Amino acid sequence: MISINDVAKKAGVAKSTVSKVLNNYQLVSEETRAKVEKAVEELGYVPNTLAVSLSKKTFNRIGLIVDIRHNSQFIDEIDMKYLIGAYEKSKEYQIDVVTFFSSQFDDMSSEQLSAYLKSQRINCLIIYNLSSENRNLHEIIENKEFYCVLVDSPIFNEKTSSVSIDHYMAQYDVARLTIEESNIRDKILYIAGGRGGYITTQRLEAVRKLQKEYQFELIVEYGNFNEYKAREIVFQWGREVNIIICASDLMAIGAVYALTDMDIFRPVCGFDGISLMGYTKAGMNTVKQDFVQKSKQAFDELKKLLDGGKGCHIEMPYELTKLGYMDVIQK
Amino acid sequence: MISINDVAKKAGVAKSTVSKVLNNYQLVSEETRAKVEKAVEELGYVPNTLAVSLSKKTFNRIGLIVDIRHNSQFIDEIDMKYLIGAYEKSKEYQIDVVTFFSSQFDDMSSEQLSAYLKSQRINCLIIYNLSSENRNLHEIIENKEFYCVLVDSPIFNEKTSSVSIDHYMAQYDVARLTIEESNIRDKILYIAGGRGGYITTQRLEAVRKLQKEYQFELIVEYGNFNEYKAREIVFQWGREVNIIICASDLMAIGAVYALTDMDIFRPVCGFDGISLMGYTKAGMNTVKQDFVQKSKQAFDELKKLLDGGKGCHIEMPYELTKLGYMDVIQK
DNA sequence: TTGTACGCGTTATCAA
DNA sequence: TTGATAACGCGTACAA
Repeated sequence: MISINDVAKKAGVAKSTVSKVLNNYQLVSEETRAKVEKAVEELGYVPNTLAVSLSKKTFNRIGLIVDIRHNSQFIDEIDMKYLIGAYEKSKEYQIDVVTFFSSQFDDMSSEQLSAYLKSQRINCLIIYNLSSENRNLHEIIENKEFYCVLVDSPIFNEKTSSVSIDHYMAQYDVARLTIEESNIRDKILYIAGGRGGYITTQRLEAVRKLQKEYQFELIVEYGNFNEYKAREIVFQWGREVNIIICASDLMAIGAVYALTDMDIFRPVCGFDGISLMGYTKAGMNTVKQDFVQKSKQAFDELKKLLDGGKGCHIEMPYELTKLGYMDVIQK
Repeated sequence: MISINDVAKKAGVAKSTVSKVLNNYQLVSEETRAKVEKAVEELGYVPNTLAVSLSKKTFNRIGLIVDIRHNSQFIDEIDMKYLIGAYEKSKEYQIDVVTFFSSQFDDMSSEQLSAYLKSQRINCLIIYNLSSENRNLHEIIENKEFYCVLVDSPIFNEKTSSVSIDHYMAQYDVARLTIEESNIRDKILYIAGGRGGYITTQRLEAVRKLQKEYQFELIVEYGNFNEYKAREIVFQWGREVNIIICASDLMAIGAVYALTDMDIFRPVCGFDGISLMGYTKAGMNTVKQDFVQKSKQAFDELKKLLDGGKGCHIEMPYELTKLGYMDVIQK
């Protein structure tokens, strides 16, 4: 294990000098800098990141908190893209990241969780899809002990930023498009997400606005982002309604497959733009967002907070689309 | 940030005593143990894992190396399951894990990579789907500087174990079943994985054995686990052959969709048992493996190595199945 | 411009 | 049975 001492010895300088060279201090002569760099090169020295975080006054380690408790395997795609975006940025900024699955924290109080994170020298969090059930994480955000960026949860304060698309407008746009494309629109079924979720509330508002504008009868059911539940809801209401609007692609797919089994057709629209859409040759309208980019943006916002910026809300773009098979397979 | 010093102060003992209590040393009186445990409880103290690894002579930190360069989004499901299995075990064993995407290492020599990992205090690796192109990782395995477990690559030595299903038998079984189910079998197309890959070689051998047994004409093309490539291969050969055997579900799905576009039918079989299979109402034969379990097993093997065991090969079970929609959606 | 000495939080050794 | 003290590898005032 090559340490800074080995480099110092080889270069014939003090280890503090090596440290200065490595951290780009100004007051170092070209000569010693060259000596040190040569020694680093020859020994293949890489600083021990653990010791660095331990020693530094201002350490930065980021915890990525991913929620995989959604009720389908296909949420994997989204979470994986979040991780990929964050890891790319972590490499760019040279900041350590640690991944957590939020279910790990289920049986912890906010104090326990806070202590646990601090024990790992984590001072920042990027939280994806924070659910309103996660009381401990909410308390941590409120206590402002960590720099946080929330992806898809509209909370921000001095030390917390949020990154998300405009869920209200996106839901409005895609639902409106689908309604406009249909001739019959007396009675519409909206399959919402999870009761009490931030996103769910915003999206529901949008549908209610449409209801006022178009004067249709609106049935709201909570599918809990679960494809199976959406399927059951459609079995219950499918025949009665003209259009089905879903708060996620997965539920939309559940709806379409249920309709097929019922041997009836109803226009359906989804939300997210996941690849799976391309395989269900349904040609539904959906809202496409770039999850990798959103995660990268979240990382950038975290960097801003670390550099002294104040928490804010960042809005990401979205796009209405229909995903076909050729759109989702990659060369 | 509550440290061992705070606990020591509160309990009225030396910090070394606290450390002894925490690490279950024998020579500690019940009285002081109780005092210390009380203080730990009250302060919500959690040891700083970084300092622990830094201080300990025998540190254990595990690097999970996931390969996401496969050519589809749907490989996400498999990788995510690998991660979930590993994280669960890491919690059980209380061993730190760090996730890497293998593309991070592309431009590193094995020396650089080794130094980098060591700089992070990583001494173990679980490598998923090691590709034969990753020369640097291969060298690291050969050098035996790290404890390694390979998932789905048949390499093992004193410090390296491998965990995988029997790819030869599995490919043989699923292909044979598909051939048996078909009346016409003069000419069969095998869409293999990546040229030079371990798995690819094993699976190809199995198909060649079948060729001898059933005396059919065999066309072998390399689809590189890429759905799009498989699609093109089917456009080229689909009409000429009676049956199409694919080395992955994804390529099988690409094949089936291509056949649909060509407006012809051919029996197709896949490999992996991914959820996506359920959405393509094709009802193909495939080999189903439990990725979460495989990853957990890999972690167990790593633990054995750490406890002084020798590297070995572990075979995991598999199952022939046809995945339908209701099989893959979760309540 | 360079080097000395101390601290970060922990474990391990050895003396008490 | 307990407590000082030296590591672990690094950053950083402060002194030289």
